Amino acid sequence: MAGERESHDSVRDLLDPRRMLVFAEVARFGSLAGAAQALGWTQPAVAQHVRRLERDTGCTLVVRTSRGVTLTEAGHSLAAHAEAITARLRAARADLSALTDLRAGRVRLSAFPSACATFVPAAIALLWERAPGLDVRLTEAEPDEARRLLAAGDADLAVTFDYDNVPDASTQTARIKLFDDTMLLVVPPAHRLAARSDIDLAAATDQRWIAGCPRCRAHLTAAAAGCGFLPDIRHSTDDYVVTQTLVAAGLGIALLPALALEAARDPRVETVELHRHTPRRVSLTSPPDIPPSPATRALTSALVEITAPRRMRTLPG
Amino acid sequence: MAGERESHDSVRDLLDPRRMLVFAEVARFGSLAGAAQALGWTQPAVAQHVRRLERDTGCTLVVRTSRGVTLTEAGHSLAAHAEAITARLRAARADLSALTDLRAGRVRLSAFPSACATFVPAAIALLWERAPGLDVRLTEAEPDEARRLLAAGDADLAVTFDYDNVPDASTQTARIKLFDDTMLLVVPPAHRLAARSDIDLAAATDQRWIAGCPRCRAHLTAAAAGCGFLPDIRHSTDDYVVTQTLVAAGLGIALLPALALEAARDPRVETVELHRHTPRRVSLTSPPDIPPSPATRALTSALVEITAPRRMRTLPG
DNA sequence: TCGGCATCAAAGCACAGCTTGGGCCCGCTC
DNA sequence: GAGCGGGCCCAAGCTGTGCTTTGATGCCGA
Repeated sequence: MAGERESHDSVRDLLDPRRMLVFAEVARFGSLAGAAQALGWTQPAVAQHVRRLERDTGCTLVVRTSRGVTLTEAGHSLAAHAEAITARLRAARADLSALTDLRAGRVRLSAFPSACATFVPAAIALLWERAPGLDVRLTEAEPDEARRLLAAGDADLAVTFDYDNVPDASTQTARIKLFDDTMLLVVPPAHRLAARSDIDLAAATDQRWIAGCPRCRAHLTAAAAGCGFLPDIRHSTDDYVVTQTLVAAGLGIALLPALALEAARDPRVETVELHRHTPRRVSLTSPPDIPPSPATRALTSALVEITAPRRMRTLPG
Repeated sequence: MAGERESHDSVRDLLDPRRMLVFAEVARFGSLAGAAQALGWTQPAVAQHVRRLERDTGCTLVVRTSRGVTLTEAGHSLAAHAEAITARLRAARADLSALTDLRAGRVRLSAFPSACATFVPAAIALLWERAPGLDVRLTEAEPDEARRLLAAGDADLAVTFDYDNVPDASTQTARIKLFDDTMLLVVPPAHRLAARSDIDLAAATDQRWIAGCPRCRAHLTAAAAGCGFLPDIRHSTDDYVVTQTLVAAGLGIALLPALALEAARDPRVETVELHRHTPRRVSLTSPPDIPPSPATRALTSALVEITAPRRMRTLPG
């Protein structure tokens, strides 16, 4: 109630846009009665609007004639703007329905490297086939970075992974599990572990290790701890191609997810399945509390559908 | 009241533009409370508008966060249109004030030939000096044609003339008298009437005449009838240059208004003032019932001012 | 743990604005 | 020329939109 210093060009002293729409009808029909009929109103209702508009603008807008009304120069000027406003309103509604009908819209996806190299492109292609108007953008990012993007509003959806045995500092996010990604032991050919099947991590107590990203390294450490040893980590790399090269060179062994090996398999290494080793969980993560846009929902569906075979495959396992 | 088949894309199912304006404020401030303050309202009022807008569009437009609201993709789309609408409203008001401030606008003037050749250009120049933004358009037309233009809405103002002794078939028009235009007898040099001064038309009973436009011809006939004779009209022309050429050639004498002689004076003719001859009345004529636009009023003023000396001159006469 | 600032919800009240019912004026038609 | 239809206006009345008030909740920063 205090006399706030108000902006001298506030929205408050704009012309009432509804009267503009009414005036556009008057201009279109050339009579108050015609406009009234178009609006489903009576004639005095329209007359009141026009009168108010003339009062507000301080201009005579129409001249009453025996057969309807004719616009003055000011009236023509105003009618042109009014017509533009109705066009805008139509365009606004059209744009919104384009968004809901997936004829337009943008969705920014973030995914970790091996997902980007395997099922993500197929999901995007599927979505693109269904909704060619969508603007789908992919950013490669490890889970922690992806969560940061989501929180900052720089991504709408993220393909992430996590391990049951690694604590997760995620803020509250909505997550949909896609599938379990089996962890495989990667060893050089003719390695003593290569021949065996169904071993567990305890068999590798004496090995030198090549670790991955911090999260994967934490998983390795935790898993090894579960088997009662501290892994002897000699090298580190995020890159699953580099990891395999290092293994092939005999610098150590590694634990890699099946997805990474599917993305790029070095023929010079061999893989060993581990007995009852916890897989990594691949999930879709959305920002908390903000409802997904139609485009985001469509991308979510595409990703869920594309990964359906992987859920089948790992379910019995 | 019957269920008229209504247009399937009527103005009635457009989004309420006032809500759009409110939403534009919400988008600008990023919070309902901020928008409310800008509008001079309370926060729930704004919240209601946004809710209604979301209901009408069927889209979630904003996400309520702990620190205000953030717009969804649909919200951004809508806000852009809303911003365009506020811009239109501002532009509409600006255009109207440009019209009233004479920074814009159009005025179409019609004037008879000798007026076009004398004071009309000066009046237009005066107006142009005062209001460079105006679009002033001149059409040369005799009074009857001018009145037709006014009635058809093809002219806003007309410079016309009329004679007291000639009946006027004008529909109702608003008229401002500018000045009296003295009628002069035009004779060849060394004509017997040339030497005399202060004669009246009766002195020219025996002359051959060159008549002008129908209206001027009617005036001549009526004036002659007042003096008891029927003029012997041999030639007719609208053009006052032609008239003087014919007079100079000795084909007859003529009655020309002073304005015509001021516009173009053939040195081979002489003029004689007539005693108590009714002048022609030069006036401004406007369309009936339609209020003049600011530009028309300004042109009217300019014409009145420019012709002030002529009123002075003829007043005592 | 508390205060500030944002949100939402429900109820009440005022005024905008549409309707009704009158009247006038013009132009067309019979 | 008179009747009629269709445009306009005015004044009064009532409905419903829409703003305010009041009260409660939730999250962040101190």
